[in-house]
Amino acid sequence: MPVKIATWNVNSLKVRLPQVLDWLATEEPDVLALQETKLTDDNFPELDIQAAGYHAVYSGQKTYNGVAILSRQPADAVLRDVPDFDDPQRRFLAATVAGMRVINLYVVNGQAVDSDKYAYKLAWLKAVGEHLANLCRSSMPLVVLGDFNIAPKDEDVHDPAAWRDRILCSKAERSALAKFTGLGLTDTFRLFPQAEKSFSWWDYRAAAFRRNLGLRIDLILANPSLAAQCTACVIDTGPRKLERPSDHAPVVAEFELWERNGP
DNA sequence: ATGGTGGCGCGGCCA
Repeated sequence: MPVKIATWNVNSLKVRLPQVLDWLATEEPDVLALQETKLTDDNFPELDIQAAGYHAVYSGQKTYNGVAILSRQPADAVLRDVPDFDDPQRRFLAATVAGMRVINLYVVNGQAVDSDKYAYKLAWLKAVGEHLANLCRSSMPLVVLGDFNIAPKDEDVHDPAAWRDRILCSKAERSALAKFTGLGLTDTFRLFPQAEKSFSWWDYRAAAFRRNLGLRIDLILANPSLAAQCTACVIDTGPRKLERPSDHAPVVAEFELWERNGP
């Protein structure tokens, strides 16, 4: 039976809640990882999410950041902090859903390569990578998804020359992401033929979406046991076309899960 | 054009 796992940076769940509820009703994902909810936990719209038929776990803060995992099946073993990394910013949320470990990341943006925020980004990625290295010792199905704020390769950038060595594209950021994939975590989008200039984020400014001046920075990574069962990964640009959209589009991966004994 | 737009929250930060 197919399983749909999705990620969406909503840039304020308060503003985007109607779009999220519509999207859940239409797409019926089994898991939806949200980033930039920008809500404290006491303001999380739990009742609306429950009414839509989803469980929710979340780790929020005011104004910035905030992550959540919505799921058809209940989530347990919830982890809200990057292990061994002191971080007041709510960017990490892990939970187990129906036997699958789900790691939802809102990776630090980094602002500029010479900034303190960039150093924080690299330190954050290193700490997350160490946690993933531990998880990858297990054969349990593992999906690592979210807003990575890194375009993996030049093919994920509308104008690679203009973006070279800038944040989201710098060598150190791509190297940090390569450490994730080096653990055996596969970028599921690239398991399949895709249109050229496929992006998941477009700046609000300069009519970037209309001109398709974007980057692919929202990713769904899967460990070997799960990647072997991946049947599709697509970017849904539909919500980006709506009135008052997020600057990110949802990304959806499908898996044809077979029984533990094999296909 | 070193800008542009959007969210939060009401001045300025962040993306």
